[in-house]
This record gives sequence, C-alpha cells and structure tokens, in this order.
Amino acid sequence: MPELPEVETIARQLKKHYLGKVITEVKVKPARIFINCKPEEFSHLLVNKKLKGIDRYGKFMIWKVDGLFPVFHLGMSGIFIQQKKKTMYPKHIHVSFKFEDNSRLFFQDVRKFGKIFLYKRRPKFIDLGPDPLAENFTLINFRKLLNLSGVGIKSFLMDQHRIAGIGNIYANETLYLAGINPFRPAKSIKPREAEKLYQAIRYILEEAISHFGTTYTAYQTVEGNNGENQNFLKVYQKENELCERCGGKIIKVLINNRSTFYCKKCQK
DNA sequence: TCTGACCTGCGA
DNA sequence: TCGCAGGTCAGA
Repeated sequence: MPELPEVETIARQLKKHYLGKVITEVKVKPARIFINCKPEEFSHLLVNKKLKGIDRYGKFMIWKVDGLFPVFHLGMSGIFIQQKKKTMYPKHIHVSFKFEDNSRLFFQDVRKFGKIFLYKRRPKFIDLGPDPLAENFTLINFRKLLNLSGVGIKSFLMDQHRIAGIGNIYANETLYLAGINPFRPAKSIKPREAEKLYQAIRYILEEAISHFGTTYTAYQTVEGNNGENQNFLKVYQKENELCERCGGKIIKVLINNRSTFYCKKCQK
C-alpha cells in the first residue's frame, strides 16, 4: 500500500490527534512484523511514555516516545485507524494503543508485510537514498544517482536504496508527467530530461499529499477516510484509456513483475 | 539484476 | 478457482 504521500498523510493526522499524549496501554498480537524486538517488550517499554514527535523518512514513520523510537513500515496493507466507537475492533489488528484520554489507535495490517522496529536512538537510514521531499535531494544529486545506475528508470525510481519513498503508483505517474518511457535505462536520461523528472517527482508527491494519498484498495487515513488522489491519476490503472496529453492509448506491461502503465506515444 | 516468497482479500 | 494488489528481501 502506502508510499511516501500516504505515510506523510498518516503521520500528519497522527500528530494532530495524538501528539503530546501519554500512552497508557499497548496491546500486541505476536507476529513476525516485530523485527528487532519482542512484541511484549514493545508493549512493556511504551506504556506510560509520552508521544513527543512523529516524522517520516521515505516510507518509514518514526515516533519519538520519551527516549525511545518506535519505527513503522506499513508494507502493502498497513494502516493506523482511530477507534471511533468502543465496540469498534476491526480484524487484523497487531497493535492497539490506548492514550491518557482513553482514545484508542490501532495498527492494522491485513497482509502482514508491515514492519515494526524499536530503537533507543533515532535510526539514520543509511541504507536508503535521499527522501525526495528533503533538502538534500537536489537536482545535482539526482543526476549523479542516475549516471551511476545500471537499471531501468522505473526500477531506479522504486529502488529505496537510491531514492526513498516512491512506489509503483507514483513511479508510473512521475514518468508520465516527465514524458519518459519506463523501459529507458536510467543512465540514458539526458540532463534536460533529468530536470523534468526531478521536478515531476516532487510535484507528483506533493500533489498526492495535498489529496491525502491514493486509495486503490485498502488505504485509509487515520480518520477513516479514503484518500482522494486516485481521482487525479493520469496512467495508473488506466489501461486502454486515452492519454489526456496526446490521445494515445495507455498500455499496461510488466516491469520487474510490477504493473506498469504508460503512453507509448508521448513517453519517449 | 531478476524472481519468487512472504500474506490475505477481492473481483473476474 | 485463479490472478492480482500500493513492498521488500534472500537467493539464484
């Protein structure tokens, strides 16, 4: 599921509702999604701690909780949902947080591809590339990364070790906006095209955040609403529709086993 | 660099 | 019943 815009949307809403509150209870369901700590340890260490900060790096969400840093990766189907009624207890809940005001927050993950970590210091994510909305993601750096790469441009955009935060939907949309064919080798991208692509990455992600993310199947905001960005997509899931820009047909192919949508006519 | 496995639910 | 889904990683 969630790519950078969805994680950012969730982080903003969590801040709005829970920042500054003390966690009074943490219930966990033992599952392989706990990576570097035991579920019961996660639960025990977070009780009676205040949620002091929430931020994001790529698709990772980092909480700051009185000297501890729980980190969440939402995988394909992870979401955070507020409990709206006391009787509301959805399926596939792996963590349930209760706060000092008796409000509850659930971490739900149907497919269990999500990951939960617990650190004593804020992780530096040295394995990941730059976050595309951060200051250190500059055009100069982006061009360098492109030149060093031996893969196709779509795989390049989705490789978290190169750029952290772009997944399949936004890789498709970014390449469409920049007018670049997804089969092109990353190295073949010319300086002018690199600039267009760089701007497209930021534009597509920022627009998606302003639309609260893209709901294609499972994704919902913390408040339980669908995102709205699916109404603004140009190619993703638009197979056989006509390209808004040139009237060409949008086609679907597989690249690295991931559905890829593009306009053969205007994406060169 | 690429493929398959990890999971579950949904729609064709 | 089968294929597919927004991600990631080990192993070939």
